[in-house]
Amino acid sequence: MQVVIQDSAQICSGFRALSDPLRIQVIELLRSSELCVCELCEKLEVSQSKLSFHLKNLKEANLIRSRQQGRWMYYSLNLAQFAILEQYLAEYKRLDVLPAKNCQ
Amino acid sequence: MQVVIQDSAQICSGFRALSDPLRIQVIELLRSSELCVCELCEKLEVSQSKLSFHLKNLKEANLIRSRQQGRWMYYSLNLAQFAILEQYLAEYKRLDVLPAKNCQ
DNA sequence: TTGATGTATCAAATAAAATTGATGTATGAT
DNA sequence: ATCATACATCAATTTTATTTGATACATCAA
Repeated sequence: MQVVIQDSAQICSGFRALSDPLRIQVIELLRSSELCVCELCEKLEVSQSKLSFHLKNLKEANLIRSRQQGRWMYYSLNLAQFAILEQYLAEYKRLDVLPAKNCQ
Repeated sequence: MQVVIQDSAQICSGFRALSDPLRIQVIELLRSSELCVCELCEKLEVSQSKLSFHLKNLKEANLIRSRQQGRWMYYSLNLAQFAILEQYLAEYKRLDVLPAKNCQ
C-alpha cells in the first residue's frame, strides 16, 4: 500500500472526520464488510438524513468510498487513507524529545 | 511503550484534539523539544489566551503533559497517547473487508 | 511590599458543526 | 405511466467549538 506524504490540512481533516462517535461507529461497522445505507441506518438506529450527513463527512475526508448499485449505495473503507493517518502518528514514535532550554 | 486498549470515546477525543490546525502546529513544534507557553506564543504568533485554550484541549486529550517551573509552564508530548491512537488506526491495516451481501 | 511577568480562566461574541423534518431525485417494480 | 423505495440535499434550528478581551492568580524581582 503506497503511502504519500500529506500536508497537515489533509491530516487535520482526516482526524476531524474521526472525531465523532457516530462516525467511529460507522467505520467500525465497515471493518467487516461493505454496507449499504439502509443497513447502517438500522444497525445504528439513526435517521437516514443524519447518517447521510456523517457519511458525506467521512467521504470528504477520503476515509470511505461509495459505490452505487441500483437504488442502493454501498459504503466501504478506504484503507489507504487510514494508513496515511497511521503513518502520521507513527512519526511520533521514534522521537527524541529534548527538555526545554530554560526560558530566559 | 505499553499500549492499552481504549474505549472509543477516548479514541474519539484524541482525534478531536488533533482535528485543529493550530493544535497540529503545536504538537509539531513540540516534536523537537519541550517548550514553554511564551515560546509557543511567539512561534505561532497567536494570542496567549487562545493558545492556552488549545493547550488545555490537547492536555485533556492526554496528548501533552505540562510541568511548571517557576513562572513558566513547559509543555511536552505524551508519546504514549500518540501510540494508542496509532495502534487504533493500525488495526485498519490488516483487514479483509468483505463485499456487501446484496441488499434485499 | 510593590510591581511586573507568565499563565489560566471567564464571559461575551462569533463561527462552525450537528440535528431535524421536509423535499428532491433516481431507480426499479407494477 | 405511476408508485414505492433508497438516498441525498436543503433550510431552519440547536448545539458545540473557537475567539476575544478582560481579569485573576501565582511567582519572582526590586
